[in-house]
Amino acid sequence: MNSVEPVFANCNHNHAACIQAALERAEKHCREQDLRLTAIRRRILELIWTSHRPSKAYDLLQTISQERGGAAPPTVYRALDFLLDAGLVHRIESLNAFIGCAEEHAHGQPKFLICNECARVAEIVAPEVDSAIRRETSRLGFAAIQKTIEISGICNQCAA
Amino acid sequence: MNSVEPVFANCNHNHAACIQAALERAEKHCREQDLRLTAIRRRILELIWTSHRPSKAYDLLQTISQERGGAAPPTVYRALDFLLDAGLVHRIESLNAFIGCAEEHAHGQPKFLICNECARVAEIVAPEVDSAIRRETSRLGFAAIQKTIEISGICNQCAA
DNA sequence: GCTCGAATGTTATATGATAACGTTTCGCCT
DNA sequence: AGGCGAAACGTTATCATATAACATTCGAGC
Repeated sequence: MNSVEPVFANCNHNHAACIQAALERAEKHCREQDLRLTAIRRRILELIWTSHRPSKAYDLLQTISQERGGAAPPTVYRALDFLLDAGLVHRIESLNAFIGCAEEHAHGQPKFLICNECARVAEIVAPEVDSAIRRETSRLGFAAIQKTIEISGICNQCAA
Repeated sequence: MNSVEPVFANCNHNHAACIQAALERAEKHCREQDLRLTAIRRRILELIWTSHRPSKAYDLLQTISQERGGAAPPTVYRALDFLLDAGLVHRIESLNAFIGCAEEHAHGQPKFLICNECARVAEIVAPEVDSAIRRETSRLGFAAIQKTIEISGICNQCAA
């Protein structure tokens, strides 16, 4: 028995369902928030979700560009901006790349584990980390707005 | 009386001494570690320390380039790589910029507060945050190697 | 069907970083 | 001192990431 919580998706999980669920969450979110999940935006989100590895903007561009006869960078960046604003994807600063938001919203700001071996990224929830940071910033009189927390290393599956 | 620890340098601190101290720390460190703090490297470090705001590579390049008749990007990036490896500067991922290392070495991995108002960056030490992260990663079976922790917001001085 | 704003297309360019290869410098060894 | 080898630096070119600016199209609501 393995007691480790599976934050990194298991190799043989049903990834089609994973994508499907992400897209449905997105549809629902946009409907509720009155946001327009257009074809391009939906497609970019879907492409991002095709793996648990972060996607690079220009890789997305290449795919999109093939699909619709020559798209240019702004097409992709605008879709990414929308998805970021909507909280449907996150940007991994240390990789200049984008990953689908895996958590329900309003869970504090995202924290990521990045495996150097398999290149997968896991979004984690860690209230204790949040509260430790909150204590520290308030002690220093700093009003935090945005947190970038990215931890790279080796995931449990790659270590095994 | 102000009870807040001054992680953001006070407006009227003696910044010349600040730079001086940083350069002396660097000299000492390089002497001890048998690293070569060449003229370019030392100058880049000095430029980075001319403020507590992060420096962009191409801004450094412009200055260096004026000083020595046309330097090219690799000149600056090589110096930055050296300084990063030596632990004398840190890279702020969320800004694509570089800041002098303000702490003695071997203090765990750096964490930064970034003020959106005055653009200054403060390097902080927060053992509780480190240990909260350690608990969480070990719970998840993740072997952390590198941490990127950057918190942006409003510093105490700008809030006042 | 018209209109206004949002979304997208298009062209150009800014910004950030590295590859590849030649030349110089510097510590070290004899 | 002279020479060797590695490290540092110079130079040119190019790749990678991101945005500005303006034209065109689309789509919901009147």
